[in-house]
Amino acid sequence: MKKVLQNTTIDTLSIDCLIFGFKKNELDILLVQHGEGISKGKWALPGGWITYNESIDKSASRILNDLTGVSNIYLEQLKAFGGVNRYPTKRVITIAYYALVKPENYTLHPGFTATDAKWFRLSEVPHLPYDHNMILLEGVKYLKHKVRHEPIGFNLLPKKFTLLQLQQLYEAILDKKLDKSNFRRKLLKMNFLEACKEKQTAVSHRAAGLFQFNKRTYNNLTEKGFTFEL
Amino acid sequence: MKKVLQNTTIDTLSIDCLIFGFKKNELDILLVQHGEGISKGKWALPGGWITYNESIDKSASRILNDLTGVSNIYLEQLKAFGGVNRYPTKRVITIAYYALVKPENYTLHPGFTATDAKWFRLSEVPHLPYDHNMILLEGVKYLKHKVRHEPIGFNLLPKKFTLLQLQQLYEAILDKKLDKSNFRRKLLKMNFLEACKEKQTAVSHRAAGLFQFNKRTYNNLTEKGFTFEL
DNA sequence: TAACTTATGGTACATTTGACTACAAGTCAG
DNA sequence: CTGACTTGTAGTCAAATGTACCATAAGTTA
Repeated sequence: MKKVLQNTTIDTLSIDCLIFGFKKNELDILLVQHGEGISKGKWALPGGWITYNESIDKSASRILNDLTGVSNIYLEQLKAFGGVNRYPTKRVITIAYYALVKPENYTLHPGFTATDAKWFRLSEVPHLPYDHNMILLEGVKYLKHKVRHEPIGFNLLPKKFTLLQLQQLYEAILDKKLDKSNFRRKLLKMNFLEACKEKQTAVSHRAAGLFQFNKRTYNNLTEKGFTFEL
Repeated sequence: MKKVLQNTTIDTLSIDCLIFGFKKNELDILLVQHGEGISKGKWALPGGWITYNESIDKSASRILNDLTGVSNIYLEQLKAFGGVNRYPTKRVITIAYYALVKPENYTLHPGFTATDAKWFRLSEVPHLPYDHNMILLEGVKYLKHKVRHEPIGFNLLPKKFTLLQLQQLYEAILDKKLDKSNFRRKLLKMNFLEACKEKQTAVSHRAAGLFQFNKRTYNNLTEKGFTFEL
């Protein structure tokens, strides 16, 4: 792991990452244990300082990777938290980022100032330092809203997936049964799924066609006022 | 925190405000003319520096009030913009806030570093400095998204309003014509509008029935998985 | 080969949408 | 008073979409 220590940090501005994992119909959150600083030993959201020569988006990716080893995920900005006393020793404004991933796809490598990194069930999250519990609550609230309006769950599946896998994912998130045939028709008509030429292998029944999510097509659609509803 | 820092600005962190106004069935945006600094003479979003002793929400209100005289409005945070080169002379991250108001309710008093403050039609917004045009676009996009998923905008109308008034509001925000009859049917079926027994007065044509928004009904519906679409 | 599993395509009906029409209710000019 | 004019309100109808099924395809396993 490469660290960019030569870059100066902006010491009033930090990033905190909300990495949600979806596993066994439960939402998990990725926390790290601080190895130094004022909250040494405590579990907290992976976070760190923005540097002068990085966009805030890039800072978020770097910080997450340095602390947990998780890389190559699509982080989106949630919002900034800027209460005067949210940080104990000085004034710090933090920008929260979030992502929803499949925990199995990542092996955690705690690093930099983190001595450990672990998935916590939302119901078992301990008391977190600063305003991290509040940030987490905001993130959960936003996620539940968002999952109903955008195809946010595609990164929980392998790059190439069958329509049934996709359907089961939505059934789990929305907590209701969907009709296979109608689900298929509806999703395909939206035009942001493209059929790979391949088929499923190693299954003991007829192999299903594999599809992948085309983000470019999806973005085109959203610009034209398309809305995603299931 | 040191006393000397109390009113000092955090010079890497600014606020920019997107104040949308709904007037004559058009969406306007509030801009100020810079009286000093590197973009003197140019029109831009009302913006300024965060200080050490204020929450970012409070900073936003103060800045808006200082520059335009507009106070007591509910500002919501949009998001932070943190590209490395968004500001020409140094690294500045800005947090954008927005609000949707009735311009008639406010008299503009340009002040502080602003020599003028004026409402611009969205279609007549000039080229703005920094990344302000992009911020504005993001704001409009968010507003359009939001208005389709939540019944916002009711605060722009009198407590009791006609369906045509409501329709014109939506036409302005979505920037498209809607069919009167269909709009009526659709909104009424959603069951969160309740008819007052009263009718419009002082109009030189047939008086329309007055309605009001019932937030309690609306909340009940959302809990049962209801979605708001136009 | 028969039995079984999942994939995929279709059908029939109900509901919703969108464009348009008709008529109601009130104002205003003459 | 009358007829032109404005906006409100209700309805029609065809097209699009959603929903609950059914039928057949394609492969596996015993």
